[in-house]
Amino acid sequence: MSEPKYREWILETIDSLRSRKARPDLERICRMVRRRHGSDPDKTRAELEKLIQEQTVLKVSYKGSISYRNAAKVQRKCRKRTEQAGEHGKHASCNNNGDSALSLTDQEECEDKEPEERGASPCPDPLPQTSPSTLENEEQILPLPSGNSFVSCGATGHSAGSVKASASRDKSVVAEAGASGSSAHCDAASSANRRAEGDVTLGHEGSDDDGDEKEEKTCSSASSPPPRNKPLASAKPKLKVGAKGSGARCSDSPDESSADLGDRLVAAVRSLYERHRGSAATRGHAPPGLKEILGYLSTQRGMPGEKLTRNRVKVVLEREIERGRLRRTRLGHITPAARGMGAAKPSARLLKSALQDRHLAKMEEVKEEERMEVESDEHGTEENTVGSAEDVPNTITDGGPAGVKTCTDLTSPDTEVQNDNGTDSPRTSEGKSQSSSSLETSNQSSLQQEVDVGGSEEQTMSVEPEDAVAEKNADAPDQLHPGIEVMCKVYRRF
DNA sequence: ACCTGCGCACCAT
DNA sequence: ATGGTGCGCAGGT
Repeated sequence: MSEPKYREWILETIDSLRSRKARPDLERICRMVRRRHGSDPDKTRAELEKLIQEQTVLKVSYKGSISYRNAAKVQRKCRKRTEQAGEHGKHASCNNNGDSALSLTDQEECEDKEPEERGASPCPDPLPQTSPSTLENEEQILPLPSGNSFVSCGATGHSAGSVKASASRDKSVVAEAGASGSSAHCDAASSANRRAEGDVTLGHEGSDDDGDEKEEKTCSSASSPPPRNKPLASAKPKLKVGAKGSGARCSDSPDESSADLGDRLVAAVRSLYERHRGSAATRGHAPPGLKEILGYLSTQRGMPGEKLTRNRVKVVLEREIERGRLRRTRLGHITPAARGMGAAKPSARLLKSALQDRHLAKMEEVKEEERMEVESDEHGTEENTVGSAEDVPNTITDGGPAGVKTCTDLTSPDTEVQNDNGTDSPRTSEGKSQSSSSLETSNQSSLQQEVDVGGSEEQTMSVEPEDAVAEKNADAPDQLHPGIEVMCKVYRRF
């Protein structure tokens, strides 16, 4: 349900703030959206919550304050894990968009959402599906060892899992709210928001009103870019904005970027491949590797704001390999896929991930290893890293660990779960309690998730009724966990 | 007053 | 070493 338009605006805003090295917090997001598009802060907030539920945006607690992340970006970090994770669910990942993926909540989305939107979902990678069920737990937090960075994707899974994953890396735990769920914790999330917003506008500020439509005007301006994947920091959203038309685009945009990148990637590979082929004959040159492709793409450039990171390219590359548009040689070089090949040679990772393909995967693994060696430069970073498939499973599913909601662990100081409870904590400046304010969104009982990004961030999802807010911290012991206190402290520090 | 850019420190990998 | 994050400050509008 989030409106595509808002999704774009919000993602753009988050990217823009990040590029400015400013914390993408609720206040800034609302302010920037209002400034750029005339959107009512309340509406923005509501849409942001929806995006959080959809896992298009990840709400994370970082260094004691709440930040919002473009899930698509978050992936990168985790990438490694993700990939690992991917094994499980993976394929999905390929889609950057995650088209398929639904987020946990999807249900909601499903209703409206258009596929695209989903796709939007940031994460290319799918989460391990494993857990969709997990979701059930709703709030469990998992420590995910592996990261699923890709979290958001949710596609597969529910995101929750995924999210966490990313978070997990950090130790922190993530809580997810299942679609279903909501439970208590939920509150937390919402409350968190409030806090965050606190000052922000909340209320009336925006007078513009929502009218989304109204905004639309702006929208046009805004519209933009295909949000998701591309955006990145460097790019300035603004630029993008202008370009596209509003409405229409909105909807589709999300994936476009990735799709577009995929096309460019394929074209780049072909171009490089031809080039190399020529030289190879004479010099024995090897086919292009990721590095070269990346370099080529950077020279070509696609979207204005788009940031071409190795990870991103890699993700798209994997996707294309999976699709059969490209193939990887045993030495790790990328070449245009032979007609027949098709998906046959998916990268090892993909293979792994894909259950179906698994058998193939095995074969490929060997190759992969070779490749890795070759590509040492890349360092396994993202690369799949083999292994871990095992890990993945755990991640999500289990839930177990403790802490779910609570985040019990706050391993790192910074990490915190935002519970509502936390709410109370002296949050950063922002945090103010907000009155109910407009966001009824709550109704939605939004789920929020927070992720840990870097080690310190946590992602959690929770659903909360707005009311919860009131409760703020104090209340529920349940809700609070030990961690909360810690959080509070942390916040204070800040 | 507000926005933007960015140096820098911090942290995780 | 690399890369993400965001504080805090300077400069522009």
